[in-house]
Amino acid sequence: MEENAQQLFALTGYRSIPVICGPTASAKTSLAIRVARELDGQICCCDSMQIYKHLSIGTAKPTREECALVPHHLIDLVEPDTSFHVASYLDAAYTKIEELLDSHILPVFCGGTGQYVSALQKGISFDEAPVDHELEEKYWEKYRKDGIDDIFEKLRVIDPKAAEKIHPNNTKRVIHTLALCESLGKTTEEIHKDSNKEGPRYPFTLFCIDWPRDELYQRINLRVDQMMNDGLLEEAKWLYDQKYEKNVTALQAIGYKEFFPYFDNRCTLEESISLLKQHTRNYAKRQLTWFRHLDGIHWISFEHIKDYSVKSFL
RNA sequence: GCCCAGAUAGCUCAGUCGGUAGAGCAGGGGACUGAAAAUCCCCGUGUCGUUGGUUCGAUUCCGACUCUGGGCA
Repeated sequence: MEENAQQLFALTGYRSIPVICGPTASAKTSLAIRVARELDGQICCCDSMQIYKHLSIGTAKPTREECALVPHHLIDLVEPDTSFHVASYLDAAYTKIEELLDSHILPVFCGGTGQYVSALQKGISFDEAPVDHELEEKYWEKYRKDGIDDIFEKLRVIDPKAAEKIHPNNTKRVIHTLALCESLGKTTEEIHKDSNKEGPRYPFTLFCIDWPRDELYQRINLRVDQMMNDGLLEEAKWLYDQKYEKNVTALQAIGYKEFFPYFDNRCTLEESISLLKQHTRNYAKRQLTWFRHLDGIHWISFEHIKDYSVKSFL
């Protein structure tokens, strides 16, 4: 970290890398563009869905015009049916940071995926060994057949502390944690200890845009209408027509899955749209829970998006 | 005008064989180390439409009224 921090300062003149967070529809992109231009930086997206190619309108990717103002990176990395996760994101992010620094350019991170931001900030290093997916699948099969009790009991034996923290109803996490512990041969505590050994790779300074809740919700509703005008339905239809396997992560993206029942003639378009608005509002609330608990985050009131000085904190 | 069915939490509704009520959704809070835009946890007092009657006691039974559906004229 120390070495990287010095290198960052030597190459860009800044002591830390800004990360602009905020719930969906909080005007992150326009703030990031302003900041990047002021700092001669380029934008690195920190978003679990914008990394997929073809999903553009629904994931609110920067437009062509916005990309012309400032280059954006870490978007359109993979096809929608490619598996991608935090570990892959960190690899891509570190590679991009080095590349930009080599050109004396400050990376300006911008995005709404709390897990990715947190992993960057903490500098979690994931084990090289991949998770044993067959093992995980084996547990899913068992779960479908016999329920969660035996699986949870097994987790309790192997990793009692993890079992205490994870609610048995959280099937996904119970199974994943068990499979992870078994395939790495460690407990969660040991995994965490090892993954935190190195500490943050670079110093990051976090910012989060803050709106009154009802105003944010109004913005979300309006933005969904705007996305419909921009052709979201066609984009969703394209994804639907790919007939990807059900467990493909991109199919979980808000702005797409809500239209699948409509394409199946199981609901009206209006129902899909209001469901989409609803899900987006629910999501924004969950995002805020993440950001509220990130270490040392600076809050930017919606009234100061245009004049807030990110630079003075770097 | 007549008949029928409703009227209970912001919404959709359940329920109380008479002892002042509960689900889903919404909303709020929280967790989060390889699917994270995912997944999961916690939070429910509301003149039970109004008004009379019966009753120790009515949101629950009976009557009237108001409103909303549907039907008949």
